Formats: sequence, structure tokens, C-alpha cells
Amino acid sequence: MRTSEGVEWGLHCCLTLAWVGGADPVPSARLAAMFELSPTYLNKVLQRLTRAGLLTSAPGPRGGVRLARAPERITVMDVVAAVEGPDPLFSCAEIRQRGAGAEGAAVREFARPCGVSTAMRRAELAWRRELSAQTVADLAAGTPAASVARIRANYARLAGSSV
Amino acid sequence: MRTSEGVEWGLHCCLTLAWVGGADPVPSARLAAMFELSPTYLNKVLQRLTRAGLLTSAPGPRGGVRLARAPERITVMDVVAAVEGPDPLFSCAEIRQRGAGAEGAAVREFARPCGVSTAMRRAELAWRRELSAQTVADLAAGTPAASVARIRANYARLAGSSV
DNA sequence: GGTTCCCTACTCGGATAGAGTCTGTCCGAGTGTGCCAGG
DNA sequence: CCTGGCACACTCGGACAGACTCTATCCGAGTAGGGAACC
Repeated sequence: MRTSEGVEWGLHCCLTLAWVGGADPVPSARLAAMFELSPTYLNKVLQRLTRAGLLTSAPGPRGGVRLARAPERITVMDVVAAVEGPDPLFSCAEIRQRGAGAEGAAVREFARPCGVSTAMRRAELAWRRELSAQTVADLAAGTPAASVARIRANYARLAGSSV
Repeated sequence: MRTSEGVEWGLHCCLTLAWVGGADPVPSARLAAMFELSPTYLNKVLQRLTRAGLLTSAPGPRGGVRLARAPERITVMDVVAAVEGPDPLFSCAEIRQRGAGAEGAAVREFARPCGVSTAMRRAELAWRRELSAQTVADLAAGTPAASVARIRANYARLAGSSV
């Protein structure tokens, strides 16, 4: 079990958009050049963020993506859910209901979820709660000023060289 | 991202061992029959639990596995880590250090982990904390008595029919 | 009858295929821009 | 000089291969138990 690498890409792109993105859209190719990522695959990740309503995309020349909401209103959980999909970490297969002796059990016995599922879900909720507690704006505020300045300069350089 | 199904198998097997396992080892084939699981693949899952020190295995006739510790001293986190492996959910690829402008940045800028990594790790720690807070004994205590009785009866029936 | 040996059957353990998902790539549809011709 | 139309180039969006992990399977090494032969 490992989170897909696209999550990291998506978060860094949201941060970059929060810093350098104004009213003008940013092409995904430029974001890819910022971090030396595969442009086409990053495009796929940004597509998911767009479909989830976190970004808005504009086609044509001078097109690209930009944040659909203020960075304060985009949580890390939003980005993770958009990239990874809505499936929960742990999906209970209800193996307790299988087995030779299960069909004879009272249906009422399985009305409540089993303890295994409950325990895993409780941990997953804690995970989601922590992810929801931090926004893109929080991450941006916690970044050293030197890094922000470097990213802005790098972005300006790329924007000036037709990328 | 989805936890492997072996986690659920391992937890249910630990619970079953806590209920029906005494001094005698339980063969993995019987545990597989309890839940109608693939016997060989369950064997692989139990191998990981054994290698992690959660179970002890005995070869030969009348062999099998049993809990290596008291159920109170086996946490859900132990089982998850044993089955899934020690890798963290989120592994930071440090893409912030990539890109054309990165090599000119001061090394001191990257001394601290980036905010993305920190945020993801904080959520993962909350997840692990919740998993560590619950033991196999807790799960066993929370199971309805009817289910425990059914599992014990099912186990006795299987043990009597040379499985 | 007791003891020793051997043989069998059963167990775990690791090495070996198949399926599903993540990563990476390609090409087509759609759109805004800039240019050019005409008035 | 201003306006309308048009061709272009650039963007996103979805359809298409390759790689890796998860799932499932098979066979071999090792061991405890039971039975037979022997004393």
C-alpha cells in the first residue's frame, strides 16, 4: 500500500498555483517543467483535480489551469481524494460471513459491522481528519521565503522562454 | 491506494486464534476453511505474521500456527505492518529539489522536509496511532458472544472432520 | 510385552505464474489569438 | 484607419501500451506420529 506519486505532484502544483497564479491560467507543460515531471502524465493528474472542482481549465492559447477556489478553502484531503479516487483505504470483504458455518447464523449477528472493519475505519477517519485540517494556504504559509522566491523566479524565467 | 486484502485475513485469523487457540497449534488449512479463503495464499499471509514475530509456527503433523504473545500485546498496527510491509503510506520523492532552478538553491533550503511531506506524515502518524491503540484482545472483547460461539462451534466441527 | 527403527503423511517455507492498478505516452477535439483582406 | 473573417497554433481531454505490485498457485524440505519388526 502506497499513495500514488500523483498526490505529491498535485499538492506541489496547487502550491505553485497559489504562489504564482494570478488571473492568468498556467499551462500544465510549464508546471511540469518546474519540477521536471512527465508533462503528459502531470496533465492527467491535473485533469483529475479539474474534474474534482479544485482547478478550472481554459483551452486554447494562453490557456491552462488555475485554482478554482482560494487556497484557504482547498484542503490536503481534497487533493488526495481527487487524485486517488473516492475509495476508502480499507474495504471490508466481510469474510466473517463466509465459511461453512456462516449461513446458519442469525442475520441479526451481521447487522453491525465487524470489529475489524470498525477498527480500520476509525484509523482511516483519523487520517482523513488530519488531512482535512490542513489547507493549501497552510502549506504555503509554512514554506520558507527563500523557497517561494526561488519558485517565483523560476516560474518567471520559464514564462519568459515560451514554456 | 487500497490496503491489501491480506490485512483483513490476518486480523480475523489472529482473532480466531485468540478464541480457539490453546496450546495446540492450528493448521493454516483449517483457518482457510473457516473463512473459505485460498489456503495457499493465506499460508503466505501467515508466513509474514510469523516472520514479524506475531505468530509461532510448528511443522509436521499436529503442527500449525499459534499466537506468539497474549492478544493484549498484539496491536492492529502490528498486524498491518507485518502484512503490508514497513513502507510508509506516503513516500516523498522530493520533487521540490528537481527542476531547472533547484541546483542553484542553497542546500540549507532543503535541510527541513517540505511542507507536503510533513502534512502527509502527520496524517499517517494519526493513522498509525489509532491502529496502535487497539489490540487483538480489544477486538475480541467487542465481538458479540453469539459470533464467538458460532466460530468456536465451527472450529470444533472442522477439527473433528480432519481439516 | 517393550523397544527400536523406519515409513508415511502432514506441516510450513520459498520459488513460480496471472490479474489488476499505477505510470507513462500518444493523438484528436476544441478554442482563443493574431494576421490579412476588404471597406 | 477600422472591421470582419479566417487560418493557425496552442491547450485540454480521453484512448492506448509498459511496469510494478498484489493475488493465487505449485512443489520441495523438514518433522512428528504410527506401525511393524525385532529382542
